[in-house]
Amino acid sequence: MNSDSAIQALGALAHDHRLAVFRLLVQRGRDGMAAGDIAKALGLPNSSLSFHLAQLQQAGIVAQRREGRSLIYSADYDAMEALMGFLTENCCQGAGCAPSVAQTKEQC
Amino acid sequence: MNSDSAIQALGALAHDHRLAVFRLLVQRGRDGMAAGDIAKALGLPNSSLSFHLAQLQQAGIVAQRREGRSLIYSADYDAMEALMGFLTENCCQGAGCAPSVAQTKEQC
DNA sequence: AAAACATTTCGATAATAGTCGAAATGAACT
DNA sequence: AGTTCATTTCGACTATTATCGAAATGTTTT
Repeated sequence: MNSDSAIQALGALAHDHRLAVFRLLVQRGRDGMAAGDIAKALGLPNSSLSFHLAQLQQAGIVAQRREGRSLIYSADYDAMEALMGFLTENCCQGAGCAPSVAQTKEQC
Repeated sequence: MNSDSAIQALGALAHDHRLAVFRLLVQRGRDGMAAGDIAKALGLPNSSLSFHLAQLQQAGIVAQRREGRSLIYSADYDAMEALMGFLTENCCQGAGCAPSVAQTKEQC
C-alpha cells in the first residue's frame, strides 16, 4: 500500500452511495451481490451504480466476477486491512501502538 | 460514527496533501505539530495548508490547540478507530470477523 | 442466429474541490 | 498600546466529480 493507492481507496469510500455499496458488500461476505440487486437494494439507477462500482473496483477494494448473466461484486477484505494498516503506520513515533488488524484476514 | 461523519473523515483523508499531513501527525503522537512547521515539512504554502487543516479538523480526525503563538495540530486516534470500526461493521454477515481495534486507544 | 437480459458507455449539464498570493485577523510579547 | 509574528480568509480561476436517460455492448438461452 502506497500513498496513491490509499488515496484512491479513501476517495472511493468517501461518497454516500459508494460507502453504502461497500458496507453492504462487507456484510455480504464472499458471496457478494449482483450489480442489479445492489441497484435495487439501494434504489439507484443502473447507470449511476455502474459508475460507482467502477470506482470501487478501480480503487481495488471491490472485486468483480461473472456468474451466469450477472456480474457479482464483493468486498476485498485484504485491501481494506492494508488501508487500515497504512493509516496507522508508525503510529506515535513507532511506539508500536498500531492495532494488529491481521486477524481480520484469517477470519473472513 | 454514522455514514455522514465517516464520509467526511474519508473525504478528508482522500487527498494527497491531507493524507501526508495526517500521517505525519499520526507519527508525532500527542505532541502534535505547529501549522507553520507542517507547512515547512511538506513544502506547502501556508494558505493551502490552512485550507487542508480546516478540512481535517472539520472531519474530526485532527484536533487543534493553542500553545504560545502557535496553533498545534494533532491526530485524533479515537476518531480513527471509530472510522475503522464503522467500515468493518457486521463484516461477513455478523460472523464476528471485524478486527478489534480497541487496543489502539489505550496504547496511545 | 435471434431474442432476452444484465450491465456499461455516452453525452450534456450542474456542482464541488483545489490552488496560492495578498490582505486581514488575532494572540502574545515588550 | 503598539509591534511582531503565526495563521486564516478572500478572490478568481481551473479542474474534477456526480447525475441519469438513452443507446450500445456483450452473454446466455432457446
